[in-house]
This record gives sequence, C-alpha cells and structure tokens, in this order.
Amino acid sequence: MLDVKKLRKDFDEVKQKLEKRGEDLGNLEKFEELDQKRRALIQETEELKQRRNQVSQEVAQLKREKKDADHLISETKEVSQKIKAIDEELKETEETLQQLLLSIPNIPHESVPVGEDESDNELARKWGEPSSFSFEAKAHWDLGRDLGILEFERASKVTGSRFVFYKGAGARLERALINFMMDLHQEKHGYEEILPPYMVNRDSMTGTGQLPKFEEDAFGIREEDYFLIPTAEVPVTNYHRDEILEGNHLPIAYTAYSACFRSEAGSAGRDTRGLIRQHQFNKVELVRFVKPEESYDELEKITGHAEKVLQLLELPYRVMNMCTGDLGFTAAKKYDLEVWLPSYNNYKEISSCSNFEDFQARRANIRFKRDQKSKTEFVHTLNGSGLALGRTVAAIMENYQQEDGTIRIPDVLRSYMGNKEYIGK
RNA sequence: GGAGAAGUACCCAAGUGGCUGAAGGGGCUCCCCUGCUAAGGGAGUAGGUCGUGUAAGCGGCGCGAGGGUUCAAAUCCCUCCUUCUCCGCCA
Repeated sequence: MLDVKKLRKDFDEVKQKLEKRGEDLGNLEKFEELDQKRRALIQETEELKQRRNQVSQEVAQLKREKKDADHLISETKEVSQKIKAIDEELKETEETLQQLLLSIPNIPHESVPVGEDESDNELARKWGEPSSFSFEAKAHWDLGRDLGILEFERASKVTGSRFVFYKGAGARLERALINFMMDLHQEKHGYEEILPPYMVNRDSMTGTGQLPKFEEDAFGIREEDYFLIPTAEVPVTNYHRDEILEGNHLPIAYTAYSACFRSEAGSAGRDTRGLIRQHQFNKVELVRFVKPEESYDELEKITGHAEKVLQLLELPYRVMNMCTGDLGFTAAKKYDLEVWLPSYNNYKEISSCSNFEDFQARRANIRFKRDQKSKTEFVHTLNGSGLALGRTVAAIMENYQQEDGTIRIPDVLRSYMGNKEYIGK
C-alpha cells in the first residue's frame, strides 16, 4: 500500500511512475475525490462529536446537581442522529478508498529498468557456463521416469494434474536439499529458522499483497476463510503483523521451509511437463525486516544468500534485474535467479529476491522504533527464495546426468544422501 | 465438538451508565540518601492513530473485534475472535 500523504502530495509524479509498469491502474483517478470527501466528512463528524461531548459533560453536571437537563438532552439527541448519518457515509467512503489503495501496485525503484515484459529484463551477472554433454541429454521428467524417482501419472490418479510423487532417491534428494539449504541459511547466513502454518487467513494474504487482487491464484479453504499459502513469505512476513519492533533488533532474518500451493490460474498449457510448474511444491524462503535506509543493501545481501546455494550446488545461473513491466504487484525492485535447464535449453527462474520497501509493512502494519523516544516508522520487508526445491531437483537431475542415465550427486549434498555418489547406481 | 471462566495502557490490576484517558502497583525518567552494591525517600511520565495547523497546539477515536440500546457506554444487550480449565475425540 502506498503512503496516502505522498499520493495526495505528489499524485502526478506517482501516477507517472506507476504507468511504467504497464498495468491497469483501475480507479486511480478517483483517489483525489475520495480522499477529499473522506477528510471533509471527518471534519464534519468530529465537530459534532466535540459538541456532543461538551453537552454530555454539562448534562452530567446538571444531573449531579439534581437540576433539569431536558433541553440539552433533546439537542444532543438531534446531534447524535446527524453523527450517525455522517459516520455511515464516512465508513462507506473509507471502504471504497481502502479498496482503491489496496489495488494500487508498488512504485518501482529508480534503478529498475523501464520495460514492458521479460524480454526487457536486464542481465545483472552470470555465474558458470551452461552445461554441455557429449551425449544426448534427457529432460528430468524422462530421467525421473527411467530412474523410478518421479511419478506424475500416479499423482494425477490420486489428485490431478500438476502434482507429483517423489520416490526413493528422488524423495531423499528433495529432503536432502531442504536440509542443506536450511542449514546453510541458518548456520552461515544468520537466519533464524521457522516452520510456519501452511494455511493463513484473509488478513495475512492481504498483508503481503496476494489479496484482494489475486484471489484466483490462491487455493481457498471451503469451511473457513483460510488460504493455502502460495509461499512461506505470507505466514513469515505476517508473523510480525500489527507489531512495533525494536530498532536495535533489526535486521530480523527468518528462513522457513514450507510447501507452497498455487492454482496457476492463467498458466494453462505452460510448463506442462515435469517439476517446473506444480500446484504444490516445496520452497525454502528467506525473509528480512530491515530499516528503510538499509533495504537496498539488504536486497543485494539476500540475493547473495540465494546465489550461494546455486554456487555450492555448482549450478550455472544468471541474475536478472526485473524491468518495470515484469516486477510483480508488490515489489519495488526484484532480482530473479535463473538456473540453466538443459531441457529448456535456456535459463529458468529458480528464485525471486524482492525489496518491497514499506509496501507490505503498511498493509500489514509492521513498524519499528529506533529507540524508546523516537517515532514509529514502517520497516522495509524483503524476501527471496533460497531456493524453490522442485526446480532445484530438476536442475540437478538435468545438469548432473551421466551418459548411463544415472545422476551424480553434488558434493555438498553427499553427506545428506547417505554418502552416495550417484542416483541410479 | 460440549460446559465454564477470562480478555482494560509496556506488565500486573481496580473499575456495573455521566466527576474514568481510565484508581493502585510494577516498570521507565529525573532527583535525594548511601563508601560501593542491595535497600530506602521524593517528583515526573504514560501507547497509538486520524483530522486540522508552518508550528506550539487544538480536536476526534480508543478498555479483544464488530454491531446495538442510550442525550451519554470500559460499564447494559447481540454476534464474532482469542486464551485458560474440565469433558469428549484425535495425529
């Protein structure tokens, strides 16, 4: 959510920046009118309330003195009725305004390249070289089938499309990666480990920006107004919702493993094979709550933490600085990490690292005080995947495959895999 | 799921319709006393948000949340949420 005062003050400038996103800005134009109406109604009702409070005092005084107060009482009755009517209108206006504000995306940072879609994303850096093979490399879905470690058919029988069973060494590999990543972030990068709920309520989904605009992307629970989390970002960021943090505790850094659930509405037909786009997948997430002046340094830091995973796994990747048209609703700046995937003969997103500035903090009301006496300020929030597990498994299978159809296990994972060297031998 | 109890400021807690933005503690800040510490004495402070104003300020809201009754609600009524205890069920 944007700062109402800034929007009021620099409306045209903000609008201009938002237009670079190429998104439909909906009713943005209605802001000024609604904002003015709201303030006028507040002034009106508050004046009447002040009057009512005064008269109530007088009534109380008269009653105590056992004097007659009927004339004052009848006056207040009228005033109260007016207040009620104005408050009702005010409430409606505020709700409309709130919905409007919740539907406005974040303002892109000045270092974000202006562009329309993913073809305008900027290459920030590259690590390693795309794998080359002296034999015909297979896609991970074929490797998985041949090795008996990934089963898509049974998953569609048991659940439906875009689900998978991992089996044997496949299941073990996923579990090894979870432990490897969590250990790395916890022990080496200084994150505190969290295991969050996989269902959250509507306020939480609104706090991080999935709602109200993107409800169709989430799985809802029929009996309660709960949602399956699309990422651990939601429960972990909302962990501090409606709190005032102590400035000297910042930055706060959490890492959380969770399953993630996405309806993938609107991506029918995309990435239909393999592990790349599933309704349920695992992810290790990084979340940071930081002071505003540090958030861009922090973005580099969190991106580095995600990159470290790829480096230790020795998977070739590149880092893209997402352009204004490909930023997503909530981010002010976002880097995507893309891993080399032989079956796509291309790089494929495996992590997103974003600085939301105070956009989520305003929605979720997460603030801090520099010290006891200072004013409350909104924190800046960041998160990054560190990493998406399914895609990591796919990348390992494809990049580490051998001519005989086995898969060499990356060195750093061996101790998590019973010291085996290969899957399939 | 059933039965009961409770939710007041940073914490504990008093408060059943008007003089309660809210007693009293604790804490916190300052001062005094004490060789130091512990202890003691005194004074002060009360969160947040919205509106308005250049500002000092002024005003509105606020006692779990939302409605209602009333001229007036922490206090009465309704709904919901959370926590605790007991029973049932259960990984």
